[in-house]
Amino acid sequence: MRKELAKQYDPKNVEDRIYKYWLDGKYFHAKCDPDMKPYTIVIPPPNITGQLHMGHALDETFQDILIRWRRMQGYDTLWLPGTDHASIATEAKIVEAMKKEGLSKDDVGREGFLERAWEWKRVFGGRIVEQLKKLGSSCDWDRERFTMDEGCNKAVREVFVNLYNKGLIYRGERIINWCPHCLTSISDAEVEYEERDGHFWHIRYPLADGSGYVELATTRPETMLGDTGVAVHPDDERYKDIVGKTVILPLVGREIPIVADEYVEMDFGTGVVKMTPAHDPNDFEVGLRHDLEVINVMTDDAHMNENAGGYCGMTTLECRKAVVQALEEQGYLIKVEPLHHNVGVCYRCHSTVEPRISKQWFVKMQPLADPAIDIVKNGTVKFVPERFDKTYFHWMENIKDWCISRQLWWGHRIPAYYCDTCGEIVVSKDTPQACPKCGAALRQDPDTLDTWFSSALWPFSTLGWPDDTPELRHFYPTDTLVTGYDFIFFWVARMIFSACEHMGKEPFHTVFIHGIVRDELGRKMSKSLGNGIDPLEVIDRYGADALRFTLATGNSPGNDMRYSEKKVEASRNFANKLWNAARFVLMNLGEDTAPAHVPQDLALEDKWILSRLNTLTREVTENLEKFELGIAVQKLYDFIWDVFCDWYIELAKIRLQQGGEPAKTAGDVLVYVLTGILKLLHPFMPFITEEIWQVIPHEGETIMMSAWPQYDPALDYSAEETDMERIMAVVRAVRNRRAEMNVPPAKKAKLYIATSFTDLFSASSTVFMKLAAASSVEVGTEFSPDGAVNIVTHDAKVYIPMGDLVDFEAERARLNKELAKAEDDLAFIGKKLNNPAFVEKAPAAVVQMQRDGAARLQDKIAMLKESIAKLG
RNA sequence: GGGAGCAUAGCUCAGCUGGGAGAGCACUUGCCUUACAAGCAAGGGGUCACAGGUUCGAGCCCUGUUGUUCCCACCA
Repeated sequence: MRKELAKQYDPKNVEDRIYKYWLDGKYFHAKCDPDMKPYTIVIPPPNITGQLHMGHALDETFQDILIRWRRMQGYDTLWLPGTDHASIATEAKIVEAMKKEGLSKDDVGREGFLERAWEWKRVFGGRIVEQLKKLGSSCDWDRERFTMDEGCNKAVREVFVNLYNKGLIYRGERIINWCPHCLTSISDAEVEYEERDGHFWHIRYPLADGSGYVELATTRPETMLGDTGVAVHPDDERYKDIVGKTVILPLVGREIPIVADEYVEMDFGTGVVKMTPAHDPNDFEVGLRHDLEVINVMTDDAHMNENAGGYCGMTTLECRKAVVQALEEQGYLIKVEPLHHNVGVCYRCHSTVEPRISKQWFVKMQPLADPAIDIVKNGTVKFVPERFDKTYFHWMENIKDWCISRQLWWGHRIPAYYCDTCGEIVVSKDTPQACPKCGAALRQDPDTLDTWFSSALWPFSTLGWPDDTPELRHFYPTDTLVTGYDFIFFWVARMIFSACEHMGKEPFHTVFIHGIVRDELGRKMSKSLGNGIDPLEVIDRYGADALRFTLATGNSPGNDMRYSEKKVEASRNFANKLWNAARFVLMNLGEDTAPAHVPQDLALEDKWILSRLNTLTREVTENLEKFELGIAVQKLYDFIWDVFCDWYIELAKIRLQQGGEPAKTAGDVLVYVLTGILKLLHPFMPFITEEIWQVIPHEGETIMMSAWPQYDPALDYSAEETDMERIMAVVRAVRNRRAEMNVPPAKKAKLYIATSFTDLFSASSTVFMKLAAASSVEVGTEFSPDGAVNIVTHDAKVYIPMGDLVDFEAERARLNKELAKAEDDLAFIGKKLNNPAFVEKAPAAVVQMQRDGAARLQDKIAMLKESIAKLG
């Protein structure tokens, strides 16, 4: 007895069991065999704080599709998994958790804090990994990595020291973005801009010589406490005379110069700008040019410092109110305008960032950017879809130095050591024992590195670099990087320049970019909106295969997609359809049926389906090669549902009911085609395909290690495909007529088929009896039955005697309508064929296709005319 | 201010190098035809945003317009 399959597919009974089977079989494990061709993907490491969301599900699904496909093609595939320590996000969570215990970072100290952080990683780092497994991800879990594990740490120190020694990492005082909530600097890429309502305060600054005042406006009045100058445009006639004079800074009383700088826009506001070099990047630049003083008036946590005089200790907001009030009282405030403007906010906590001067570590970008631009320009690294290379170039070409130091504890500590005695700075991979100059004790820089500093090394640090490992030699460069367009700057760009610099080679050949998954209304899924869909819940209700299929369907590279439960339902239904097709095949097999093979004595429909499957195999493979996953999945859906289930299985029933050799042949073809379908579909729906494959005749332990189907020229039966289409056209036409006339399916009727393809149609009479409700079929070259419904296809005239049901007037009208349509169509084609330019310039195949079409239409028109004539 | 995407059936979206427009869902009609009602058969529904252009031929290529979404820049 073969295993009985349930009437409905239940993923819950299947997925965990199958996944365990794969793990036990070690099928995900890359062999690292130098004789095999490698195919490598490194996972975009999810944050250890994270929970699986739809974005991950989409990303992992694409990667798993590619990996499973290449594995079946015989590549030594490595999908390297891992997680990211996510310094800011994780540190924030731990701080939050400690707060509930009434503890602060200072209370527990650096060591204590890091202990908690590692404990957090131990508990929650594994959570997302387990969630990835629910999707069916075939990662090589034996090679799982973490951005702060020993190897990554070694790579980070190596890179830092290399770049420092080359002068590409430096420490300096620059304007950086300070997040007053996270209490750390953040990079330019980590600043987002939000539209906020604000005010534009117009203030007057009196000239020191008492000859008047200048009017200027600001959105951040509290920063005036740090003003060290006022700027106008050098060409501005209005202010020519006052350049070089000084003004008295209101409230503070400081005398500050008026300078001329081209940075100022004459047409905006009053054309006068206050200069606060310590708190604005542009003012800082202007300050450098004009040697303006830099006065920092804020503390790290968005309070005013001692330089703010009487405002010291206030928050920036409190200070703003107080400053405005004082300006008003003292007559300096001219007016207040409402202003809608962009405000920079922290990408993690959305606090308003305070630009301020600070001593930080930076990566000098220009020398690194140039080779990174070249490697994409010359095609070594390709973006799919191509348009994203523009985004990439624009960013790379306008890049500023990268602030990499963070005032956080959770992360890679900067390998720089200071001697407080002699001022020496030592940057070293290994911890130095004492100052090499004076022998005094050294103090390590307390800061850690930007999370993205370690992620940037991911494609090679995970393969063992800086050591020369077999993995690095075999799997590097990796092949495909799959990620969303929102990570191009944070991650992709940085991996590319890092790889160019440290490996002298591209990190991957292709960057496959996808969009984001939105909710049903097209909104971004977010915690604050509460519109996120939990993929695990979807898997629980519909199965991982259904979710994966949904995410792969109707999705074109780089485009966003909307999630809707209707789509998942459709995918679930599709899985069930396949399941039932498999049940049918299974019910009709003998005990001794051999694994997939093409039998002898093929029937017309066998050759047709084999030929169609052959084409499908070629097309799906081509689509995958071009990353057209959505197109591939659509073709599989159409083939399985329409071609295989709705037509072939129905056709096969005829011979299966006959029994004997014909039944055996049909059974063999069913197994062959089903096996082919399962293999082609396996990368998309791994669980159900494995489950079915295991119960039908097969060779090997698992479908995931079976050979990917290949196009076989011997199975190209294009003539039979055409013949089968002739038969199918008649079946469709008969069904159509019967439905229009409301003839119940149970009421069978005789079919008279007049055709020049008498042999073909005679041989297919059982098909018409099975699929076109024919009680019997008579095939000839001509018939003249009375009281019959007339049907005309391109290849045949069909008469169905329906006696009283036939309305001759209606028949005539319908046939005339069809005739008119056919004549219109012929005229359309005729116009083309009569156009010498078309015949001359269009490709021969296209012209021939039109000629064939015209010939068939002429046949049809002739037959229609005959039928009409017979009606009298 | 610069750049990009999108605009195709009622809805959500495909449409690969140009050769007479497709799917899913929804809708209408008829069917429990023993693989599947999560199903079967049949059907209705589109000026491919608009205006030009290239071409024998344009949903697809070019130019412009409108609407919409996003990214970058940040004029205080």
